[in-house]
Amino acid sequence: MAETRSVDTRERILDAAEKLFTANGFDGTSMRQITGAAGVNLASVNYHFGSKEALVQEVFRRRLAWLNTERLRVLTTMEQAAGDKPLKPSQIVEGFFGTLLGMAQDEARGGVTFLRLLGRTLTDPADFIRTFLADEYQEVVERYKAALFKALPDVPRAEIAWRFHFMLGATSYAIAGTDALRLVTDWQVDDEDATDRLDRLQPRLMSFLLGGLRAPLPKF
Amino acid sequence: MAETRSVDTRERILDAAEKLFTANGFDGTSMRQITGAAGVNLASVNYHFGSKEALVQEVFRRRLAWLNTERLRVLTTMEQAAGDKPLKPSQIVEGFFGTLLGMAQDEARGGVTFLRLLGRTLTDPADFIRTFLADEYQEVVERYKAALFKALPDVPRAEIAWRFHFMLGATSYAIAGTDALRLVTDWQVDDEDATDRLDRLQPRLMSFLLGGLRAPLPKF
DNA sequence: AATTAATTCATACGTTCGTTTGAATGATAT
DNA sequence: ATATCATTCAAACGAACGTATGAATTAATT
Repeated sequence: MAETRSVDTRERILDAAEKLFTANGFDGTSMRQITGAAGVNLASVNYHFGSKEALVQEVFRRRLAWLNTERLRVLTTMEQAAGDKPLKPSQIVEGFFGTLLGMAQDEARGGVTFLRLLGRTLTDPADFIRTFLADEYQEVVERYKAALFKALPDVPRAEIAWRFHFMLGATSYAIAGTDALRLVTDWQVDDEDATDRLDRLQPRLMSFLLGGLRAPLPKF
Repeated sequence: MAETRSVDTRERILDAAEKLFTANGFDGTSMRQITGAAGVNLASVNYHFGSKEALVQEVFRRRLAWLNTERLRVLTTMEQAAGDKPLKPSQIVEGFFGTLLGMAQDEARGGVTFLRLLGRTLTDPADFIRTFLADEYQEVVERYKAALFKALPDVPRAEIAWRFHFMLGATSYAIAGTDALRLVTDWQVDDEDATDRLDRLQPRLMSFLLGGLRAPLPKF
């Protein structure tokens, strides 16, 4: 086997595809752009991945495998430390969304590029992407939701589920739109540089999420 | 002028395009699908709108014109009623996001279909869409942001801007993903039917948004 | 009724898309 | 060194795309 060659090609393709998908979307990125940017032959994608659709899935699988494992590890560790006691909501939120935001600083795990891609893709219209992502997320979301149910026994479960949903939205959007819809934040934060902005995003978002999670229940 | 014919054709195209864009995205929707669903000739789109890109913009302009006017009207009315006093944050949030969510019930203004399209499109990668949307939103966002600054004079402006951003995200996502990433809510809310769910979304979301907006400030 | 203008129509153009093919090249193993 | 296998490569495929064209049709104007 000619291992070094093919592994290189695979990863070069995945890296190039990740960047281009983030910048131009799936439909907006052609195989020729990807292979061109990766410096490999056009036919390589179909040889290594089978199809463009399969490439898209592999771009996500590569990153989500780690993210999901890490999220489960963090939750399990916290639950073991807590024994029978329920976790604090802030712990759970921090475990789920903090792990995600941590990837932004980790260039080897995709960094901001992948986060932006993920945030945007959660609302992608293409069926095969949504079902794929739902499958990948399912176990982790269930575990964290269960933890929240236990942590907030007096709050109706439907309410918690919805607020989880809202938290996901605020987070995805905060990441995906960091320089997308800058209009909201543009003139107020230009005293901070780009890296500073990202460092400060996490505590800011966490405060917001926790405030929303613990808000008074709506009166119907 | 053959007015009735062309007006019909224009609106049939816009309606069909709105639905198809929502279901399949912009790149995922072809001119032939649009004209086919609208029951008009393929060349009609280029005749009436000039290009596919221009059609996309018109799909939004048609709805956003009303939404923006209404948002400004609501804000102005509230400010006049308040005189010199600052508005309550809940009023401002209700004015901005309540107006939006109200469109869901208004089929003549696009209903849920347009809301879903709008929510998803705020993070669309295509440049011409983002700049177009930013232009359309600019004035309204500025006015509401200013109202929030006045309502929360002790909160740093950067913080308010960010939380506005987060609120936009939670809302967009709540709308766009209502049946997209159902995995979060699926098993907890199936006791409610579809219309019921949408009626209840608004108070639920408002509680969440206000909780987030008024959350304790993060400690850096 | 005749003329003009606006709209609709069938059809075709050139481009780009994802994918396939079969030969060339490289590395591994006997 | 030779045979075997995996990988790369240049080239081409048919399909689908957005757009343009010029004739046919319909409505409005005189």
